[in-house]
Amino acid sequence: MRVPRQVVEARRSRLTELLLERGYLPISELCVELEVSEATARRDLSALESEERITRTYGGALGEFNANFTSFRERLREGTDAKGSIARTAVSLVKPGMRIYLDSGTTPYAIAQELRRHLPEGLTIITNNLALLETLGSLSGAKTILLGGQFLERQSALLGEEAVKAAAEQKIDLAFLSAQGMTEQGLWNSQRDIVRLQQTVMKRAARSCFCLDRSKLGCTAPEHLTAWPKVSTLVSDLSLPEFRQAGITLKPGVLLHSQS
Amino acid sequence: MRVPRQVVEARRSRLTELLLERGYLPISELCVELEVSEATARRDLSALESEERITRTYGGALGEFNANFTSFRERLREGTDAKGSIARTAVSLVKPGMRIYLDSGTTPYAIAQELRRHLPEGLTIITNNLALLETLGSLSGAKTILLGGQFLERQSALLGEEAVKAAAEQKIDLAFLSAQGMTEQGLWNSQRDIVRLQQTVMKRAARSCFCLDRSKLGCTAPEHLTAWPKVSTLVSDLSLPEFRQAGITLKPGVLLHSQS
DNA sequence: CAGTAAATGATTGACTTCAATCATATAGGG
DNA sequence: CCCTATATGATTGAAGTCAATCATTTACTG
Repeated sequence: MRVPRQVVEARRSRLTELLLERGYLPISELCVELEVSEATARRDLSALESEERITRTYGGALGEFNANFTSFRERLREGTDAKGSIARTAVSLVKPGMRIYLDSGTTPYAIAQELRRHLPEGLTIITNNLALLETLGSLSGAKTILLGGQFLERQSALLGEEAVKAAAEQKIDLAFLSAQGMTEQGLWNSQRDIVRLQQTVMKRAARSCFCLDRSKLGCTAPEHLTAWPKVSTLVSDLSLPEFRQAGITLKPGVLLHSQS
Repeated sequence: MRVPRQVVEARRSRLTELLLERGYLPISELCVELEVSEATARRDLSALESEERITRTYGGALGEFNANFTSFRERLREGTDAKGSIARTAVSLVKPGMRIYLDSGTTPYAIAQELRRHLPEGLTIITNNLALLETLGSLSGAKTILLGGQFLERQSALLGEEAVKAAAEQKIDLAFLSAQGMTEQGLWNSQRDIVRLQQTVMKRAARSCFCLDRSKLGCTAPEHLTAWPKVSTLVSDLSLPEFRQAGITLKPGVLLHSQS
């Protein structure tokens, strides 16, 4: 029996809401909840899936918030090897009891995953990134602090004046930072807000460790983050000669070369 | 062919990691990823499920982060009706362009869901709660600010000194707050950190609106939040006579009674 | 080093899910 | 007010999933 269009739309909205609330629901429960037959539930799911408002699975469906968070995670899968070895090298710098900062980005995320495996005791982890918080927040034995600020969904991170202020009040032993590109002139990043936050973190941190894989060499970006003399530690899968070839001279002891 | 115990454990850890990364994976993909037969994949899933490290579904499995977030959401389902009507009444106070604060808790969460439906333009939403951020962060036309602080997984919220400081710097037009209990003496809450943050928000907010359903009447909690004279607005499904009967006298105009 | 317990892959039959098809009722357009 | 396009539920056969069982290999224990 045909039903008004608005009823259909309302039901489908309710369905997306339900999935947003519950994360996952099997079809059988959807039928009960929406009081429709299995056939209609399936039809709704197909429709919502083609609108990309939900994700179907065999036997049920997922709310789209999953996709939001996974979309960020998907990016990690590119160049996993280099990032993994960079992460392992980076984590070796972390000692028990430290207060460390983790930047937003895929390399810091790899570091976080590495930390999950080898967690020094009594760590305080400071970040502005929500995906990191999610991976690290549940760890027992570590305290996790999130900088406040305006939420930017695309980066899944917090930025802006509040974030800078919050960072300025933190004591940091070791900061892991990333960047979009590196050239002769130094390091570059895409957004002004990000750079401002990073510069604040660098000031507050006893040691700043930049983590950059080879894909960043020669890349530039709109905002200048820092010049090479100010970089005290750099972890990369690139070797010293490779840097020199690109016109970048690093002071001895700055580069930690990670074997991949 | 029997395999060392540590190999099994490693594979299962990898499986949980995978699910954490991808959110959901069907069994067929798990087999490929882990390079085991379907039977073994199923056995791993059973094991991990009984350890409550993942959630199985028909045809696949979900990473536990889903459960973390949903567990919070599950709580909303208790007393939905009262909370929904409270939320509707509360949202009617919100005008375009306002800077509003949303507390941590199930009632503010209901308000957030209501806001998703009827969103005044140009809103700035400030909160310390991650579940709220997740529901509201993706809204276009609203700016979302998260207070920083130490992450407490159980509440999925940020608290502590940093949060209080961050709150102290915010300009807030209207704050929606919740509490664990209300008695003759005023409002009560469970944790010192929460109360300190709420008190700071109250000081910064031009108007503080407490949202409490009837289940809170007569309940007490370890920490005293505020006395009645300081409560300027109260939204509840309880009526004025019901408050009077409990020994609570409200100044006229304070109570907004929400019909359920 | 021998015996046992544990892990694996293959197979099987019961059960579930899925897309397609069909009949029916009714909303919406002319 | 009539007609048509659309939404719905029921049915069905194909495909997929699941738990249990079994044989085999091999890690662990004494």
